[in-house]
Amino acid sequence: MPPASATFCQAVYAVVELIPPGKVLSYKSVAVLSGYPSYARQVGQALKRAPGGRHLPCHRVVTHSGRLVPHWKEQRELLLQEGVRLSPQGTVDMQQFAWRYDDLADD
DNA sequence: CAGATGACCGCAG
DNA sequence: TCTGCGGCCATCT
Repeated sequence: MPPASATFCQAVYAVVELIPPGKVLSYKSVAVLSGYPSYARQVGQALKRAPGGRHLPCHRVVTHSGRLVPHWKEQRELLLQEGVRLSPQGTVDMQQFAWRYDDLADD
């Protein structure tokens, strides 16, 4: 298991795994919630390097603009299965689908 | 050690 | 909306 600081990876994976269905998070948010505010880039790297045999809904992680991850095809389908409504252009409505603790009260 | 790369972010033009 | 530029930080060459 290569670098990427196992500690950091675990923090990221933990956050990503607890994202509720129908919700998404930006790399930045995941980085912050993981305890590494400026590690947005490393989050991307960590997810890319993430083991496939692991239960990791990385498709719920999008860019800050709500744009789906580049170089990735099935993410759109996966999100649709979760119940996330995408804009005609294939972008996520962050104002509604961005996960925040406020949603926990309603959920 | 130095330079390039990337599933990023934010601000201009 | 897209492009360019700087900043960010681990990984690769």
